[in-house]
Amino acid sequence: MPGTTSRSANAIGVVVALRAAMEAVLRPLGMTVTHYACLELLAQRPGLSNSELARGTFVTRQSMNVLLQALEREGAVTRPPVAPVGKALPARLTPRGREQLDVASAAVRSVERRMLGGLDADDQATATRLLRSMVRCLHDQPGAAEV
Amino acid sequence: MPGTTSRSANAIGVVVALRAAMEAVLRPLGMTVTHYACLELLAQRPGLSNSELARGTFVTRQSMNVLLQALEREGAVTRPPVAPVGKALPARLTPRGREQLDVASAAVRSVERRMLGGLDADDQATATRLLRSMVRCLHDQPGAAEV
DNA sequence: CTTATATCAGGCCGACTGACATTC
DNA sequence: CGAATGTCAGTCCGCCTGATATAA
Repeated sequence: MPGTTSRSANAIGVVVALRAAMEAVLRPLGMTVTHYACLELLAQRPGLSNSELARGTFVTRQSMNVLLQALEREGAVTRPPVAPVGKALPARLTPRGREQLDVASAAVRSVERRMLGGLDADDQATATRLLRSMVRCLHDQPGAAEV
Repeated sequence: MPGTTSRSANAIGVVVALRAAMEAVLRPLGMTVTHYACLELLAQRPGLSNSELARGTFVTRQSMNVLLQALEREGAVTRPPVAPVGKALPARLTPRGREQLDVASAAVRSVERRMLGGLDADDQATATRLLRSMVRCLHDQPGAAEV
C-alpha cells in the first residue's frame, strides 16, 4: 500500500541468508556449496560426467573439472582412466565420498530445520513441495545465461 | 534405504539454481547478488550503517565497506561526511541508486516469476509467505552452534 | 564439418582476515 | 576499560574466459 508497487517474493533474502548459512556449516568440513551440490548430485545420479555435473550445479565445466580432480585426489570420487564411450568419464562416489556426503548432509539438514523451524508440520510439507517445484522450474527454463 | 532416510527439502537446489539465475540477470547490469541485496535493504530501511548492512547481507563489514565506497563513488548512495553520533554513518539511496534498484528489481522479479511459474496463484501466495518465514528464521537464529 | 567432451593455462574479483584509530 | 564502528592493507580462492586435443 504505502509505496509498495510490485511486491517481491523475497527470493533475494532466501539466497543470501540460506547460502550464508550453508557456507557456514560446510566450511568447517572443508566443503563449499558447489562442492556439496556436486556430491549430492553424484549420489542421486551416479555416472554423471564432468560436463553434466557442471550443468547441474550451474558452473562452467572448467570449474567443475578443477573440483572433480580435487575430489579424485582426495579419494571421494572415482573416474575410469579411459572413456567407455566418447570422451565423457562417468564419475562415481567412493565409500569415502559417500561418508563425506553423509556428514555434510547432516549439517545441511540442520540448516533446513532452522529454516523451516517457524512452520508447523503442514507448512513444512508444503514448503518442501514448493521448493522442489521452484528448483525444477529454474532448471528447466534456462535464463539468459548458459554459453 | 541405505542408512539415511530423512529426505532433503532441496535447499541446496534452491541455493545453486536461484543464485545462479540471479547472478545471470544481474551481471549484465553490472551488479552482484550482494550488491543488489544491499540496495534492496537500504531501500527498505534507509539510514542503515555499513556494519548493519554487512550483517543484513551476511558479509563482513570490510567487504561491505568496499561495496559501499564503490556505490558512493558512482553516486548510488550517500553518507554524511561526519557521523551524527558515534562512528556510524547512516547510508541512503540517491535518486540514481533508486533507479538502479528499480531496474535490478525488475530483473530479479523475472527470475521469481520463472521460479514460481509452475505454481497456481494459490501456491504462489503460499510460497511467498513461506519464503518470508524462512528468511526470518535464518536471520534470527545464530547459526554457528550445534550439528 | 559440427558438436560435445576433457583439460591446461591464465586472469579476475568478491570476500576474507589482520590491524589500527575512533567513539560510546 | 571493553565493545562497536569505519577503514586501509594484504591475501585467497572460486569461478571465469581462452585455447588445445580428441571423439561421436
